[in-house]
Amino acid sequence: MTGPRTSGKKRANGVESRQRILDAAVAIAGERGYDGTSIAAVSARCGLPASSIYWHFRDKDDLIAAVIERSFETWLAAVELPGEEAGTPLDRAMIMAANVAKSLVNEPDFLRLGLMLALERRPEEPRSRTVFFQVRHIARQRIEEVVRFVLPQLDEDAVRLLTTYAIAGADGLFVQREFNGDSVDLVEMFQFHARLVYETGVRMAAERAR
Amino acid sequence: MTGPRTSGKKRANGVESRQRILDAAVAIAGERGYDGTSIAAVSARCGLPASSIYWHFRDKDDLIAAVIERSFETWLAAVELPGEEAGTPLDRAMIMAANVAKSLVNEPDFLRLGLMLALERRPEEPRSRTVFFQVRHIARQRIEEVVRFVLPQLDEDAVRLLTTYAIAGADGLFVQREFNGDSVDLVEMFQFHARLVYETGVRMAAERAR
Amino acid sequence: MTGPRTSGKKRANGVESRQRILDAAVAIAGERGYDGTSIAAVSARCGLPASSIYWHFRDKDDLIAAVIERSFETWLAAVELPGEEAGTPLDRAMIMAANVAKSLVNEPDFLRLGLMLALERRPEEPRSRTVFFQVRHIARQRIEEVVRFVLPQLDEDAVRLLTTYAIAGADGLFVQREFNGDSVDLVEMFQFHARLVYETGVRMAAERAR
Amino acid sequence: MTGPRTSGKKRANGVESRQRILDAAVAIAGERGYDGTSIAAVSARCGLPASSIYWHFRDKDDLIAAVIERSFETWLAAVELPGEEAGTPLDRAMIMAANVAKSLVNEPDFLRLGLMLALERRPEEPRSRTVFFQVRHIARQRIEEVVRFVLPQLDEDAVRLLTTYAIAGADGLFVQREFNGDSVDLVEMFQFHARLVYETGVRMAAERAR
DNA sequence: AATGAATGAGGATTCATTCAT
DNA sequence: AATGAATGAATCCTCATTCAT
Repeated sequence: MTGPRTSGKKRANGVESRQRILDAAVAIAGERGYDGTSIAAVSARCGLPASSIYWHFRDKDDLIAAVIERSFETWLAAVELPGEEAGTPLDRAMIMAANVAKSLVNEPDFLRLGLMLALERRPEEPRSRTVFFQVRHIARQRIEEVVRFVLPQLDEDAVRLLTTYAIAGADGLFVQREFNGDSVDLVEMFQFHARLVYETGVRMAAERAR
Repeated sequence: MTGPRTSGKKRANGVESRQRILDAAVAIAGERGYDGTSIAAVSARCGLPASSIYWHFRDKDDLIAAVIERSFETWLAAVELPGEEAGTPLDRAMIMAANVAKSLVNEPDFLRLGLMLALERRPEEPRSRTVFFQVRHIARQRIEEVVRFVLPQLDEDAVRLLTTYAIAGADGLFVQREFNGDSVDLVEMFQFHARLVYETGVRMAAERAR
Repeated sequence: MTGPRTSGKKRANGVESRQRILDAAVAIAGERGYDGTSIAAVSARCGLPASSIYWHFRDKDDLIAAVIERSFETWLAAVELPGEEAGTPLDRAMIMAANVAKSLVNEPDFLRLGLMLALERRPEEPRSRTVFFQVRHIARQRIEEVVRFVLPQLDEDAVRLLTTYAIAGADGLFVQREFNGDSVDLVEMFQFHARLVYETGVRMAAERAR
Repeated sequence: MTGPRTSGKKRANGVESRQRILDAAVAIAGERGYDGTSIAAVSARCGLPASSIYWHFRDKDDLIAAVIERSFETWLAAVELPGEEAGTPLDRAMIMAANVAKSLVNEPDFLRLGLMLALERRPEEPRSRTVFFQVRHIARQRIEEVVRFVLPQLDEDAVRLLTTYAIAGADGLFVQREFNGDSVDLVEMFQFHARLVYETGVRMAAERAR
């Protein structure tokens, strides 16, 4: 019954505490945004006193930046381009689109928080916002690569345009779902979007060839 | 002793004060969101004491709801479908897309605030959020009408799908611009988007006809 | 028995509240210095909630600066140079020295706080410290005038030197009393000091004449 | 397993750590006073974690008391009465005055902290304050001895008076310099003061002889 | 129509200190 | 000899709101 005593509750375990705090913070920040996330609320949710949060993070901004960093890693892992066995390049892109949609349905906090952060404009830009832009940039490069891979005939300007458009559609559809709830089938919409972007790309390449 | 004094410096002008408050509130709420908008900040920006704000608005929530309502009206006026003299239905839709883009560039506060409001999730939904959903619904109907007008052959499901997609693209591109600043030409992107939606509609109609 | 209802307790009376806050703040800051003066303590002593203090003063620094300003005025009023009927210039200076000593015994808070403020060195100089230096400068000019009046033969360099020395002695004797309590007769020491400074001045003037 | 490891990187050197902590503490306490000195700040400055400070010192008060003790020793060493080869008793006292002035210019932290401590009045007197009074008392005796040595004809009351006055002048001039910065030549002022005290002593002795 | 003053609740953050390792 | 982690109490200050005038 006693088993191997995983942690002994009261004995200092920095790593685990840090995770508990981050878990609480994602949940709250993902729902309430930067200003709406109070340290007291995070403290209440993770069970550690507010002052302990300050042992692990310099300040609220640092905490939220860490939230972004961690959720991005999780998210990134979930959205790899599938291997060749998955079919044609388009097939593989469609599967990826579905995967991204699914990950956004299951863990919407990352993008929700990110979008709120991005929309806000305050006198002194918080570090967390900068961090979101950074990871966002990485994500964008990932998508650019996929576009280049699926539509190799496109020139760089077209790749950039399509990528921008692809991301905009994804963000917009995500927002739509936040509005309308489950009535929006995000997977379906993402695939619709992906096909449209693909077809547009094909047409652009064709026009270029002429 | 003094009689009914019609105007006179401090004798107040309710309407104007209300406008001043709203002007301050749009600016702040459009940049900082709901939680980030403090009555004190609005008071400082409009020059009226906080207590005066409470004379005009029941509470903070009421104020922000009023902000949404007013900016929506302004916005709505700016985005009429142009008259017949503007050319074919598609031409007219393209002009409208450009107009919407321009209005978002000039007055981004309305949509920025709306999106922040929509993304937030809090225990007791604020009235301002509901109001945003309401006006958003009106806007959606407007766009549905345009879709129906431009692509009369489409069935209702397709109209809804296209409308959803059209709005998503618009939101997404707006967000993109908030990220990347002026480097994104919103008018151009909106027209790109409009054409794409239109062509998709045409293809859907053709498929249906078969 | 009811009398003319001076204030009605709960009805807003800004001026009086401000005084109550300042009264509390002098007492505490005069004993504990800048860092030792907590808003909560001031609040407890004056009976107004902490948030009310912030209605009257921008922040703690502003409050303490106001404390300095007000106590300086009080102090200044107490230390006029007596009129001619008081005797020779020296007699009058001696009386003034005694008066200063008495005022410091009765209300030591002003100087005690000021000295603490002056001794502290922090990254960003608080406004209250600057204010103390300002009023201190005024006080110095006052004393310079007295020196000039009592020892008209002195050149300006000598006036400055004697003034510096006079103030240093006053400060030092005050500190001494803070150490040793009532065992130091401040009035007596101030007069001893005043006479010494005077005699030195006389000797300096004589030397100069040669 | 490892045996008694004599030194080895992290094997700690109690004495040195203690010194590092004290070094950091003098600097901070000398600038910010008792309340303004936080353990966290000392920790940051000396590089050791806060908990290590508590290994060396019982509590903050104990730390500051130790600061006083150590700096007093340093200070005391710097201000010996020069030997006979330095000239007449007055010459020697003048040299000593200059030395004291120099030591205060070079290491003002000791006296600055001490004066702040002395001026503060708090409910439960901190041990550090008591310690300052103790060392201050030792310093006072030293000076009394010098006065007695330089002016052997004086009675005890006069010695005490002159000593009090001498210290007051020293403190006051030190404070003056804290106010006005380098524009006050402390060495010069201390010698001016010393001469004045000496001459006063001579006159007092003469009066007594009569 | 407007406002000066007040206020309790809550905001982020720092404090001195402890304790198991 | 030292330290990572934790913690309750206190810090300054802002919040939305009220109310008598």
